[in-house]
Amino acid sequence: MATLSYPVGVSETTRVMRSDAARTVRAILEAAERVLSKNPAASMEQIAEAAGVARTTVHRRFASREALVDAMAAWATRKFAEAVESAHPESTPPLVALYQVTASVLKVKSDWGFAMSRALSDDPEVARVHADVEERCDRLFRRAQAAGVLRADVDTGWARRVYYALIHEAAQSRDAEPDALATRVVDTLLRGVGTGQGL
Amino acid sequence: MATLSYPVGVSETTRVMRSDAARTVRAILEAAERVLSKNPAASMEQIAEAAGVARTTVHRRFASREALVDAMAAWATRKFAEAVESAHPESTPPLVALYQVTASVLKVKSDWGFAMSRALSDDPEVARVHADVEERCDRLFRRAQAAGVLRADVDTGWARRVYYALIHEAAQSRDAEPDALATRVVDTLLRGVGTGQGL
DNA sequence: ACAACTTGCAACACTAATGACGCAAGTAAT
DNA sequence: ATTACTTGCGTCATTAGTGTTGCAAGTTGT
Repeated sequence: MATLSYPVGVSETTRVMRSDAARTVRAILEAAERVLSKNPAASMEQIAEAAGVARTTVHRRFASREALVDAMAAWATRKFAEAVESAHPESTPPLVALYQVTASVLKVKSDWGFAMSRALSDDPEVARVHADVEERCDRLFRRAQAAGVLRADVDTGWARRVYYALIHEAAQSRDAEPDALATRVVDTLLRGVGTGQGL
Repeated sequence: MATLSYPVGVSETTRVMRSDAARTVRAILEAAERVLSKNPAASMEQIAEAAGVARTTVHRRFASREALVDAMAAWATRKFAEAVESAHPESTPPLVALYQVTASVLKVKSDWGFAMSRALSDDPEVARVHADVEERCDRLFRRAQAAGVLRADVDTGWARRVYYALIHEAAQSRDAEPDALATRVVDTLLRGVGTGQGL
């Protein structure tokens, strides 16, 4: 049984957390992202070491490995939603929104790639936010279709999956600057890599 | 130490393998693909159960978990190379070759998705074959550029990564028929999902 | 029929990882 | 300064997974 002496996780309580404890939680989350993105099977020991804390401290803050990964997913999901939100995808022309969203999401994705891949969390709140973003994406694509930017004969679901895949691919390039990547993603999404000859 | 009473793996010996043993090896490889593609951290026990054999039998045939995964990678890599080969990508017009290769690879990928994702094997033979296929892909793309099918201003490396990503994405759709998927992949790769308006 | 081979089963040893606990030392907030 | 909180360290228990071995029973090929 998990009987801990004080609260566990990030937002599981309304209690105020002492600043040093909050720093530790943050350090663990960031270290976990760094370590797990390189090796998803890494041990708690390795994560603790990367965070510069003792393994027991990790267990004090997160009741189990699963709880830690869930907290990462929740954290990254919030960042993700914020990124989409900050791009105002509903109130700008579709093409502009596409660039903005792409650039914002790429930033988050390069920092929280592992956590974001764990989107299928059992936390209903996380699932809700992801469904919400997906819905937003579909709305944006439908607006783009209406504006004649997106072809009307392509399935919106397929378009979204291609979009996600391109973002994922672009996020692997850790070197290039974000704006160039966003441009490349949107360009490839809309025009592909062909000339249009011979079709 | 691994001191087994008889040969381990698939092609690690020239000795003739009894037919029932060969069947078992095949069953294990296929079961491992099925199980590991759903859960990469699945235990040998689960793999054995899915293969309908005892766990000890798996260990008799594959000295370690690593050896099993390596054998899967080798097996899938052979299938992969055969698929590319059968499409004759060098001797047909680039556009035709693109369709043929896509369709062939999609078939293999839907059956050996996990094993193929383990492309980065330490087996030099596997690495060689993958590098070979990559080289073939680049050659095909350069021929396509020369033929005016592919834009000259896109990086060949990026085009290949997009191509791989689209194939990966299409392979997730287990329902649709392979030819339709191949068409969709090539279409999206060359034309994207945009109309070309507003760029 | 016979020899060689293969499998399942039961048992075993070993390892790595997880999680819990108490205590001493240190830090934050009042 | 005092109180409450937090951390590191050492330690322990438990579990799950891995890999090995011997043997009886069954199968394959000749």
